[in-house]
Amino acid sequence: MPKDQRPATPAAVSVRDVAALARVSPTTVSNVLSGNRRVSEETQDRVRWAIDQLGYRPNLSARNLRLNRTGLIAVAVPEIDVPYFAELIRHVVQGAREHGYTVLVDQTEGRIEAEQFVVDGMNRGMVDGILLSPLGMTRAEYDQRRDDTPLVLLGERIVGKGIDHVGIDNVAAAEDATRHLADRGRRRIAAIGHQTPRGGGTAPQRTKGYRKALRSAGLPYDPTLVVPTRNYHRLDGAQAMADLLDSGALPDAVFCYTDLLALGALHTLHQRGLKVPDEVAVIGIDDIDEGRYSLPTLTTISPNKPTIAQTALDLLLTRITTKEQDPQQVVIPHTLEQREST
Amino acid sequence: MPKDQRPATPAAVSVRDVAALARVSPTTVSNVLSGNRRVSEETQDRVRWAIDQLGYRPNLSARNLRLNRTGLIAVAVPEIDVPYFAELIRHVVQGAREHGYTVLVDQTEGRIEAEQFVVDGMNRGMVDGILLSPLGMTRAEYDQRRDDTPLVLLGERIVGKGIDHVGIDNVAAAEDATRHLADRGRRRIAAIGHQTPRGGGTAPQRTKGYRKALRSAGLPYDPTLVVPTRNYHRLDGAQAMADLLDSGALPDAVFCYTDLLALGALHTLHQRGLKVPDEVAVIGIDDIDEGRYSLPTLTTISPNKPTIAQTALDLLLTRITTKEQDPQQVVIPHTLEQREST
DNA sequence: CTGAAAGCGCTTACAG
DNA sequence: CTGAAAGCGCTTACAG
Repeated sequence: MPKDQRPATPAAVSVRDVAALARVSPTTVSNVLSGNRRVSEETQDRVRWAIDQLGYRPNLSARNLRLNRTGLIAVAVPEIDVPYFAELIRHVVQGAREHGYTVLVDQTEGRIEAEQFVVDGMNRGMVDGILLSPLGMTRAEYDQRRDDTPLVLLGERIVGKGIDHVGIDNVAAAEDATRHLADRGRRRIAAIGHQTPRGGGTAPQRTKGYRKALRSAGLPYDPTLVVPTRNYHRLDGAQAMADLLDSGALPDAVFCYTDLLALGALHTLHQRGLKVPDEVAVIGIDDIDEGRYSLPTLTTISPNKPTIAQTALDLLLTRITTKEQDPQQVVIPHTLEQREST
Repeated sequence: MPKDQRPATPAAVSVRDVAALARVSPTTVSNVLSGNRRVSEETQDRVRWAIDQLGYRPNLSARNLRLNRTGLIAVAVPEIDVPYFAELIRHVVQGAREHGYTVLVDQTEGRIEAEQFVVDGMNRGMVDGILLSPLGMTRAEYDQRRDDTPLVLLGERIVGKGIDHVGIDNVAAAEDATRHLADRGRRRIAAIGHQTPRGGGTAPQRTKGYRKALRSAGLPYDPTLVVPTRNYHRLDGAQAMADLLDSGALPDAVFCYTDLLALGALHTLHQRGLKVPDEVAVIGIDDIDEGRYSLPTLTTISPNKPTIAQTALDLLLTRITTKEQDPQQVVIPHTLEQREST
């Protein structure tokens, strides 16, 4: 039989075992690994050899207990499979790795208890920091936080200061989108995606920007052109568009609060035989990859997800290292990506 | 000043503090929390009261060190923002929560070292189990695994037995897709997405199923109709379709190895003014939500992601509880979802 | 029904 | 340049 014998037990190898084999103290093994203090070349070699021999790998739980950290950060979003969040998480995971952190994902699905749990630090000591894209949390609930795990909010700005936050200017984004439609001569511009969730949320801000742009363009505000949606899936956009058309309020343009809603709206417009953009122009927000391949391709407000992810991560890591500091609200510039739908 | 005074230090409250306040031993506090042994009602009340007073929450690192577990499972996929994976992860996260586990995500991006790292248990003691959707790992590399963290493979079957695996029958799936096209009278059926990665992978299996179906249908195998792609993004599908048309090999149907490729192909077909499905029929695999809203909607092979996620999770949790057991290869049935593109 | 003590595997003052 | 010892916060035999 070739190959060396298989280890009797996969056994947990500890610093002690390595130390014994290398004929040094656990202290030294630890120092070789951490580089925290000088160790002679010769000793280092022996230690490394022993580590190799035994296939030693440090036990993270023990290290974490001792160091009072975990190397983990949590990112909590309403739904992982909503492309905007999936793309954002991708950037977060990449960035975290560069800083030696691993990412744990949580899905709140709009459940307040789930957001509460996240805000209260998940389980104590489970993560070093938290990135949360909130949906329903109110300011009061943040203030009741019984946990001091660093927390940075994404996307949605909670009313008032005092909480770290990274996102785009939602009022301006909606205004830019709506103005884009008005500039192209559209007069009856509908808005799909209004909501008034308990926490405040981005939807009212987008509605605000929409109305602001109408005003600037000298267009009347027609409430029948504003369609609220329960969620922000393709289905919601498709239904909202259908409802709008059924109501007889024929728009010549639609500003959708997210790309997913816009993609759903495109689907309905096609079914109803309406030409986009000739008869109805459509614009969304998020700049998800899907909009580059839809028929027609989708004009959108691009939030620069890589920058949002990186900025949020940097802010969070700063908080982890240096607690206590003035909370920051960072606004990331957005751009308009024109494509075929307008 | 109303409200009670803020705690001088957010201080780490430990079992010891709770025990002291409740006038019991740490042992008892621990037992109240775990329910591992009977504690008198009265004592329980005192302990719970103390916990509440102090806002105590157990330190996970310490518990993990003691219990030799973490309550974490890792799920590693090539790309988080590929809809198929995002949807799968969603189900995994949901299922894991039901079992009291939290999910840590990793993105391998097809890097062998990243897959190696995952297979070697990430960092020791960091996770209790691993779900990996591999890309390039070879069988030999699995055999060299220096770690015994339970591991279940998703999607891609590694050559040979000996490793837990959950996925669909890729040969049959490709065969069904191709037959569906042949059954509708298509004679020149192209295939987009062939690859021959080092680990083996699903692509060759899908090509095999494609050829098998051609044979059954009495159609000739034309290598010029098989277009390999570097990745499985929309862009790759769009380019492959363009290359195919440019080559002059006009197909009347296209079997794409994933929905994303198919969506890219649809984009190109539209640009070139070819009618789908009249002139060219298109089918994919994955059943991502996007295909229900594309123009036209996309016929696809649906892998039943909820079942895949749940089965993989169940298998993994079984391994975590009961190590040592015969490795299982579970094949999840797929279905064909017919939509407008065929 | 309850407690005192040991120990999980690390790292870091303290000491030389 | 190196080591002996303490301790992070838990849980679980062992004992009563």
